[in-house]
Amino acid sequence: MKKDHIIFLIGRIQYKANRFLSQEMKAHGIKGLAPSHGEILGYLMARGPLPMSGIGRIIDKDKSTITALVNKLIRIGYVEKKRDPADSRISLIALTRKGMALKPSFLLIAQKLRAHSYKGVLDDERETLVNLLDKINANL
Amino acid sequence: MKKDHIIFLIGRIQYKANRFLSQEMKAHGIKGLAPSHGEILGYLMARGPLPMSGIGRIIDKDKSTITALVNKLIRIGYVEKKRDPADSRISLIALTRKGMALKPSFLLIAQKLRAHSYKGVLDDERETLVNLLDKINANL
DNA sequence: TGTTAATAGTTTGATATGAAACTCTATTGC
DNA sequence: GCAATAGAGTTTCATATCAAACTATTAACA
Repeated sequence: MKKDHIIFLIGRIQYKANRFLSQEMKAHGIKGLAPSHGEILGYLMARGPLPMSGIGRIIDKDKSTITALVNKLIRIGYVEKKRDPADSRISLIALTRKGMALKPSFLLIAQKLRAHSYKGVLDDERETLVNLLDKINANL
Repeated sequence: MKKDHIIFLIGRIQYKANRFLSQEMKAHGIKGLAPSHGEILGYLMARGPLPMSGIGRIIDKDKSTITALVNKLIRIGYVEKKRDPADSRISLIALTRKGMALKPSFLLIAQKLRAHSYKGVLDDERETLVNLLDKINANL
């Protein structure tokens, strides 16, 4: 029976991780943001400007959701939208100066989440875990 | 870097599992239900009547969310609410006949999800996976 | 080259979700 | 016994999310 509970466990972990991230962002003075917003900002920090479709592909949410999320980030001032000169259907989303300023906090928060969740988990166990999750992710 | 992506992977897997469950429920003629509703029904099938607070504890959602979810299940007719005679603060939620009739479909769907997601994963790997996820879940 | 199909985003409407304030009941401490 | 506190649910409000229909632009192809 026990090994049937992976999906259940995964749901719980995600829920708790989200709660953790929300709390930490708030503690760093980043308020009013959901984890999805953080995820978008994180990817922009790592990869530079991205089109809406690219963001959607990465965070795996409906494109209308991306529109809403990015609009909020624009409203707050963390992000700006530019027309792609080569293809005017495309909007490129880029961090503003205010958005870039969040990077140090984000790195700290990500590190803290990792430290918490992996407490007592060995390096090769993490490796195993990622490989198994990768396989399941590919199966679905 | 790769082993830092567990939370990311978990999010994707949960998203896909939810999509899978929604599709399967629809295919079985169970329409208009979100995975959370299915989760509640599944627990009622397994454990019998539960108080709202118990449901909340199991599926780890806010009590106001539980109220909304259960109300919908009542409206559709899968579930009914009874006062606990011993403690009138408590509402006991129980499956109706119509709700119980869903059980065979639910078992099939759960089995299909497991078969899909675990394709190519050995039994002892599943064991390992659950143990590691358990640890992370406890850490958070 | 002009029509059709594909792609990028947005809008609209519905729903799940959470937070905070509130009601009602039970329990606890004096 | 009675006041204060805790517990179970609900209501209200705000927001993330998805699906479907829509607009606008580019690509395909005949």
